[in-house]
Amino acid sequence: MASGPTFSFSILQRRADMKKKLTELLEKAIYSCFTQGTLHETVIPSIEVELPREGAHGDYASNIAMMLASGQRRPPRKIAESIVESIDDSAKILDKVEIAGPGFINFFIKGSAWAALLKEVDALGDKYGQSAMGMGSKIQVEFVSANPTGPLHIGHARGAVIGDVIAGILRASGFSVSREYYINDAGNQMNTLGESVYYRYLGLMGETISFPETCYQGAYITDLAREVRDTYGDTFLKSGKEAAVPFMTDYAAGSILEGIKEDLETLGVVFDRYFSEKELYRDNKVSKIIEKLRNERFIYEEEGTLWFKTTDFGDEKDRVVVRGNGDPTYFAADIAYHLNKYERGFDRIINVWGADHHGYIPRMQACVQALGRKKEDLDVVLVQLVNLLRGGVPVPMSTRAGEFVTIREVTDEVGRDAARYNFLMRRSNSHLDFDLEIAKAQSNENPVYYVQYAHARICSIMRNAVEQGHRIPVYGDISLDLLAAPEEHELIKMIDTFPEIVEGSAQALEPHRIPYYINDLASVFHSFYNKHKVVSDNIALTQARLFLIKSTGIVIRNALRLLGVSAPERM
RNA sequence: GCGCCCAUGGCUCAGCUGGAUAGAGCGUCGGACUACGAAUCCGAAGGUCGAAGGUUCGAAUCCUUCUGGGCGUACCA
Repeated sequence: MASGPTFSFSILQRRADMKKKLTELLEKAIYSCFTQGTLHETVIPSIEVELPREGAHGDYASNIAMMLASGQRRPPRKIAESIVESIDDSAKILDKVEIAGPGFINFFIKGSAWAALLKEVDALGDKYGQSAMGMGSKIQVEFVSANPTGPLHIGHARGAVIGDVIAGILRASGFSVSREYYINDAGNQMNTLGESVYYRYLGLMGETISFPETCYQGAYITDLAREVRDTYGDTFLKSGKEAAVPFMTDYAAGSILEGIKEDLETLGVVFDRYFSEKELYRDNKVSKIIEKLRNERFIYEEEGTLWFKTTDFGDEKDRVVVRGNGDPTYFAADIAYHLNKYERGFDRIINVWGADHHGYIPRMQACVQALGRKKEDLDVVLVQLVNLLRGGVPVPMSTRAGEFVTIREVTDEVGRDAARYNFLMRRSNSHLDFDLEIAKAQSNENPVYYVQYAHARICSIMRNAVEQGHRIPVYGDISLDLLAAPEEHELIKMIDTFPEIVEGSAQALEPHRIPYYINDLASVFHSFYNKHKVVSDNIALTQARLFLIKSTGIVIRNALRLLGVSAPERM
C-alpha cells in the first residue's frame, strides 16, 4: 500500500537554502532594474546560482547577466553592473559581490550568515533533506520482477537496491510511493520450471531419463524435487506427467518466490505489493483490454495473430499480442498490467529494468499512450549488468547452467551495508564492477567505511564531550560568529546543499548522487576535524563546534538512511 | 544492416542537465598521532575528456560523421 509523506508541508516549504536566498536577491534586483530603466523589460530566464570550483570566484556565482545578454543587446559585464547596483541585501548576508570573467556575478557570504543556515537542520532533525516537491502525487516503482524460476543473482540485486532507493528518495521528496514486484508466474517458462522439477523427480525415483537441455539445470531444481519426493513419495510417479507438472510448477514457484523474498529482505528490500501475472488472466483483464484496444483500432488481426500497432507511436515494428496458436504474449499481459497500474490511481509509474530489456521501451511507451496516458507518465530506469569479481578476477556465471552467485551469497559474504553502498556508487546506466574482496574489506579501499567512520567519529566526539561535562547544544545555544574558519564555512555549505541533492536525485531518478554527496561531506568533515579541535577549554567555541558536528551527523545519518545503509555510532 | 547505451589521469568512476584553470577514490612518491577515533588528514606527480567537424560569448556536456566496446533487434520473458 502506498503510504503518504510523514512530514509537515508547511515547515518544509519555508526552508530556504543559500542558493534560494541569492536567487531571490537577483530576481528582485533585476525587477528593480526594470523599474529604474537600467535594463529593458524582458522575460527573465530561470536564474541559476552555482557553486564555483575556484575559491577566488566566491562562495556562489550566477551567470544570469550572460543569460540576459542577447535580449538586452548589451555586454554581459555591463548588465551585471546594473544588477549588482540594484541588489538590496537587507538581510545582510553578503560580504561583497564581484563581477568577473565574461560576466559572472560572484557572491562572497558574510561569515555570520553561514551558521544561521544550520537552524533548520536542527529544527528538522531526521526530516532534514525531505521536501514537498512531489506534492503527494502517487508514484509506483516497479522493480526486480524476476521470474520465480530460480534464485536471484547479482544483477537482480543491483536493480533491487536501485529501485528500493529511488522509491525511498521519491518518498522523501514528497511523493506517495509504492514499491511493487511483478511476478511473471504465467507463461511457458513456468511450465518449463514444472517439467524441470518433474524430470529431476523421476531421476530421484530411479527412472532412467535424459534431462532435457531446455530445462533449468541448477542444483536448486534437484533440491525441490527431493522435497517433493520426501513429502509425497511416489504419488507423481503414478499420476502421470499431465497431473504432475502443474503441481510441480506451483510447488516450485511458491517455494522459489519465498526464497526470493527472504533474499531481498536480507538486502533490506521490502515490497509493498507482489503482483501476480496470473491474477490478470484469472480476472480476464488481458482479454478485456485486448478487446478494447481492438475496438479502438490499436490492435488488428493478420493471418490469425493479433498485432499491436506500436508503430503509430514510433516503435520500429508492430508487436504481437496474441500468437497464432491463441496464446497471449508477455507483452499482452504487460498491457493489462500497466492499465491496472493507472487504474489504481498512480500518476506516474517507474519501471526499473535490466539494460538488456531496453528494446522493450518503445513498445511500452506506445502502450501507455494507447491507454490514453502521456509518454512521461512512464519512466524506465535501465540498470546495467554487474561484473562480479573476486580480487580483480571475474567470477564465471552462467544462468542456464545454474552456476551463479546468488544475492544471498553476496550479502552473507560482504554484508548488507557494503553490498548496498557498492550497488549505489555508480550511475545505474553504466556497468558496475563489483569486487567481493573490496566490498568486504574492512579497510580504506572500501568506500562505505569512509562515510560510516565519519559518523562514528562524530558520535565518539560527542560522547567524549558529554563525559567532560559539556551539553550537546541546540541552535539557540550557540554564538554564530564563532564558526568563522574556512573549514567550518565549507562544512556548513555542504550541509546546506543536502536538500537540493535529494531533490535533484529524485528529479533525475539518480540515486548515485547521494553516495557521492555523503562522500564529499565526510571528506569536508574529516578535514575540519584534522584542523580544528572540537572540545577545548573555550566553552563557547566548544558549544558552537559541537553544534556543527551534531548537524553534520544528522545529515550523514539522513543520507545513509535514504540508502538503507546503517550509520553506526561505533565501529 | 538498424536501434539504444558506453568511451574522461595507470585502474575504477564523478562532472550539478551549456559555464571560469576538468575532479574524486585506488595505485605511486613525500609528510602528519605524548591532542576529541590514523578505517583519518596534508602535499606531489599524472588527462589534447576515443577522433574529426559544427552550433555560440563559452562544449567533457548539444548536433553530424567516424573508430572501438556492450546490449538489443522473436508469434522468449
